[in-house]
Formats: sequence, C-alpha cells, structure tokens
Amino acid sequence: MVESWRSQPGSAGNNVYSRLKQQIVSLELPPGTALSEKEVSLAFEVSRTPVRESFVRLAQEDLVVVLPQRGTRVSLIDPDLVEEARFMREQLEKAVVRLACAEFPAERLAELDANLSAQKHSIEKHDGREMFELDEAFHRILFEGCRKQGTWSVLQQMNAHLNRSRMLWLSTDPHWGQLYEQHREITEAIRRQDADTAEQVMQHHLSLMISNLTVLREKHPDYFK
Amino acid sequence: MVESWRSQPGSAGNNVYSRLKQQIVSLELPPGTALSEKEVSLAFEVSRTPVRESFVRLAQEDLVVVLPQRGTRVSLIDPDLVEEARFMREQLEKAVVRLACAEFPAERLAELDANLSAQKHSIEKHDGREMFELDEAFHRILFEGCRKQGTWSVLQQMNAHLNRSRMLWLSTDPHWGQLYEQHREITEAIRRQDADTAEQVMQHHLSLMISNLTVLREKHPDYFK
DNA sequence: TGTTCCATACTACCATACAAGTATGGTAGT
DNA sequence: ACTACCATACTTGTATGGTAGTATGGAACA
Repeated sequence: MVESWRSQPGSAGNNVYSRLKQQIVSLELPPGTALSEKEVSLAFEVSRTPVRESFVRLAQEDLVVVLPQRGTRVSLIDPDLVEEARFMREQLEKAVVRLACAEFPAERLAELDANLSAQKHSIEKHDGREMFELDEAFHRILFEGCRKQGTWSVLQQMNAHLNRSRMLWLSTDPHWGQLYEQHREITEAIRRQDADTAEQVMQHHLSLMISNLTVLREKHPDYFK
Repeated sequence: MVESWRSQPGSAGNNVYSRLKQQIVSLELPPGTALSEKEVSLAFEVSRTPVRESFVRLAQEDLVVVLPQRGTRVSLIDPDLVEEARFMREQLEKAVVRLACAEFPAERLAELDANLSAQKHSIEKHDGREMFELDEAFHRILFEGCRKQGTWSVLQQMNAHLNRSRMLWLSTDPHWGQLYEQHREITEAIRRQDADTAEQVMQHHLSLMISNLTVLREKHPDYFK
C-alpha cells in the first residue's frame, strides 16, 4: 500500500474508522447522511473491506445505523441517549472528583493548571473548537489522575452523542467564561481537598452541558430522532 | 446459505459475534486462548469475513487482543478493569436505585417480584448459573424501570470483565443467600420509596461483587494480566 | 389519470484470493 | 557445538467477485 493520502501509523481500517468518527462527531457528516461502503471506499482510496470494518465499529457505538441490504446512514441524535450521557457523566464525575480531592498526583494537578491557562487563551481568541477540546482534556485528566482511564474511555462511547449536540450548541452560546470559571473552582477545590465543594460545582457544571436541547431541536429538526 | 448449524434470525456475523462473546464471558474460552480467523471460520462453518468482523467488535470491547500479523487471543482479565467496572456499577446503580425510589413503574416492580421468587427457586436448586443470570436480570430491570437502558448497555461493556471474574468466583463461594436477601431489601425499599436505605443496601451489595480478587488470582494466575 | 408490474440499479453480506508480516525449524557454514 | 541464514507455514490485512434483498422509475394496462 502506498499510503498516498496519509502516513498514519495504524492500519487502513483504523484510519478510516477514526477519520469517519471524527467527521461524524464534528457534524462534518451530519446526522442522517447516507453512507455506502463503495462510496466511502472510493473517497478514502481503500477497498470496501476496511470501510466495512469501520461501519461495524461505528454501528456498535450507535454512530451509524446499518439497514441490511438497504444502506448505512449516520445515526440521528437521540435525545434520550444525550440525557443518559449527561446522567452518566454526572454520576461518574461527581464520584471521580471526590476521589481526586482525597488523592491526586501533583503532576496531574500541574496538567490541570496548564490546561486552565490554555483555556483562558482560547477564550480570548474566541476559538470555540479549541476550547471544546481543552474542556474534554480537562475532564479526561481528572479521570486519569484517579486511575479511571477505562471508565473514561467507556464513557466516551455515550459521550459521542452528547458531544454532537454540544457541537450544535457551539454555534450559539457556549458561555465558555462560566465553564472556565467552574473548571478553575474545581481545580482549586481539589488542591485544598474540599470534596463537598468540588462535587457541588461539578454537578452544576455538568448540568450546563445539555441546557436547552429543545432549542437545538427546533433549529435542526432533521438532525434528531 | 444453508444455515446448517443454526437458524438464528440475525446475520452470520452477528451469530458468530454473540456465540464467541458468550463463550468468552462464560470462560468456555479461557483468557489467553489463541484464536485465529481461519480456525474459527472452520469451526463455525462460515468464511473469514464474518469472523473477522466479530474479532473487530470483540477487540473494541477488550475481550480479545489482536496482534497484527501474529494472532488473536482471548484477553487476560485485567484487575484494574474489574475494579473500574465495580466502581462504575457502584456509582451508577446507587444513582439509579435512588431514581427508582422516586418513581418506578408498577409493572417493573412486579417483574422484580417475579425475579425474586425465581432467584429463590434457583438457590434451592443450587443452580449457580441460573442464579447468575437472574442476578443480571434483576439489575437490568432496575435500569430499564428508570429509563436508563442505554446506560445499562454501555455499562455491560465494562461489566463483561467483571463477569469473567465472577464466573471464576462461581465455583467457590457465591453466598447467593446473602445476595438474594439484599435484592429483596432493595425491592422493598423501592416499594416504600426509601431512597437512603436503598442506596445503602445497594452499595453494600455491590461491594460484595468483587471481594477477594487476589484469591482468584492465586488460583488461576494464568488468567490474569 | 391512476395502478400494477417489472427491469434496473443500487445496497449490505459473504466467500475467496492475494499480500505482507512473523514465528519456527532445519540446514549449511564456521 | 554453535551461529547465521533461509524455506516454510503460519498469522492478520486488503482487494474483489458474486449473491440476495431492496428501492425506484418507467412502461403496460385498467
């Protein structure tokens, strides 16, 4: 294989999978978009086999739906799944931030500080996309610092649905300032091992992640189930 | 296709996947077992393609590890993942049982009662395998009654690792009696909407699920990472 | 005008051939 | 006896042809 389009280290199948997933979560491929093994294989210049593997993996995460002998399409955003994702994050992150207040590696705390200042810069640059990624990274660092990487990675499966709706939200009013402030408060609570405050702020923080789903739904009715 | 070995409704790929997964979680295929696309395709009388799809899906759940150009084997039980699975269940089930105390459909409550009496019969018959399945069903009903099916199904991915170690535990000392009693207490707490008791019992209940992992590890050192 | 039927062009699904990397055992050379 | 090398038999990764089910548009007919 010539690797013309990309010199990614992984196999072609893995590359197709991660590229497709990225495009789906970023809404570059909007919900409802019809895909097909042949079409994608031509676009990515690989055979149908790795494309098919990607579809299988994406279907397992409910990011695409495969209708046998009919076609494959990017799944519509399921508001129930979005709410469940928020629910899972609320429960798990409250517990994790409590753990973090009991014990958290100094180097991870430093990562949080670095992340916070990066967030500040992103907000000043009004770079929503970058802020989005820093927000994700912030929470991932929390899980990793509590040695809950596996939990985080399973959570990501649900989170993909939440993130698609957050992506829509990105174009309206993300109040990044408020979210940044909460990130800062959480970090400080961890530093002084104040579990009750940390949990309380985290709960409020996560309650803001979904906010007005109905508004988004009215704006993009064809994106939702 | 002749469907000689099975008249399952789903596609060949789905059948291979579910059969393999069942065999892995039940330890019929012990951790570390070498698989190969060819070998499995011969055993299941299908081509390599659906087998390969199954491997991809199982690899995504960390139930098999694929070493490119070298082979595929059933993953070893990762104690960290087992503990994380228990952690996830603890956090999520505590929250769910609280929701159940606030609101729970009468028909689901009836399912819990039916499940409880079935558990009683299984214990009298000393049928550990059936009790295991009823235990799973009990908790699933809780999630479904709170409309958290998606949460349950994502949780299952982590739970597969926990279940493999519970499967080992099955041959030693499951104290099903105590677990049954706790199931009963949880059901009663839901019936009288006593959230604090329900959460407390649930927490204790789930803490028993892992118990002495070190003992299992000494007994089957080759099954663990 | 409206309805039924059918050819056609899709789709995912499966089987199979080939490519490329890896482990292994035997053999030749030292 | 020991080492380096290589043929061989594995493995997974990729490409491709064929099969069966489904949607669709147009023609024949009422």
